[in-house]
Amino acid sequence: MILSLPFHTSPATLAKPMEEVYESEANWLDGSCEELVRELLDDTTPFFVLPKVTEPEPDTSRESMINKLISTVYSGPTIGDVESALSVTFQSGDSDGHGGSRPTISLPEKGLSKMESKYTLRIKTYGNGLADDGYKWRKYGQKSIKNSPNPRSYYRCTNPRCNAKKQVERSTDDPETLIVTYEGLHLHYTYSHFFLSRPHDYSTANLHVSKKPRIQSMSMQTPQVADCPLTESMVWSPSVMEQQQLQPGAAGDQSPEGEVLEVGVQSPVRQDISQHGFLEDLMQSRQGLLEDVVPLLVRKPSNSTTSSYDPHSTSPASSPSYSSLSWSTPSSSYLDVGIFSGII
DNA sequence: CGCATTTGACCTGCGC
DNA sequence: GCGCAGGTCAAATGCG
Repeated sequence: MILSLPFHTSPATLAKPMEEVYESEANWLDGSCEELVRELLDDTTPFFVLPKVTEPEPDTSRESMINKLISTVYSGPTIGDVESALSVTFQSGDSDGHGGSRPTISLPEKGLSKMESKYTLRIKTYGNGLADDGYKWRKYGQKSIKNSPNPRSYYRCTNPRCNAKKQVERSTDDPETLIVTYEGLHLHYTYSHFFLSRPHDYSTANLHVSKKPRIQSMSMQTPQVADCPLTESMVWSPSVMEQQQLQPGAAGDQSPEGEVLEVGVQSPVRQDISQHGFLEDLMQSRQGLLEDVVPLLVRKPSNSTTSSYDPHSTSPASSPSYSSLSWSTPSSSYLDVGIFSGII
């Protein structure tokens, strides 16, 4: 299972005429995931995720369920659908690693509150690194947790329209591991989206694209590398984008002129992309939406817009070179993914 | 001066 | 109802 791989938006495709893009995209989607992973791993540039499986393979039924759930998330045409899908509880029963219990995932049920739309990430930091998820957070509280030497910090998205929150605490069993619990949904782009300047000459911009596909978004994989049922669902949803309704001037909504980008893989949108030369925007913004749902991107602190972390609970980043991240999702299925930070 | 962080107080949910 | 623990608020403080 590979997330964040909207193949049609890869730089390689950007350098091609749209007809070739469509063709190559079809090849991507129809092709072997193993080949893709192999290519990712062969690339020496520090852009890709190196998967490291730390847990036994989950049973296929649960895997199938998860895939279905996430697929639902990314194929949903509306914010409401996304939120509804995200009502799946990604809760950590014992996120600090004590007790041996694994975080559990509950089946999607009607009526789940937004408060239950949580998921926890275990972020391994190396070299005093810091995992930045691309959003700007404001710390609004810190609390000592019982039976834990490390306090828990509470952050809220600085975007006034966004109620996303996260909790950060340092793992007790591994000081280099941060337990980050996300709650709520971002209804705006990541900041990285806006840091990338929009080129005036798209054709020129395309000339500078590397030959190899360079997926800047983080990839996340289950132990079953060759099985990637999510590829077709990991695409931009134009309907979702249409409802972004960015607010010019608002924090986090710094899209030029409040422009709402319409990107995706549906044919009408493809046409828009082709006509307006939105490929570069697409390349940038598709990253944003994916992160809106699952903010998995880990960046260099130099690019970080995340507020400073409490030195006791989360060490501030100085010069990280490498981070890894675990997404604690279903029980007994920990995803430990190494990430070379060198993005953007 | 504006914004972010700190931190004690307050609120809320839950178990007994 | 009470106590506890987690979560949030908001005034004080720090910083650029």
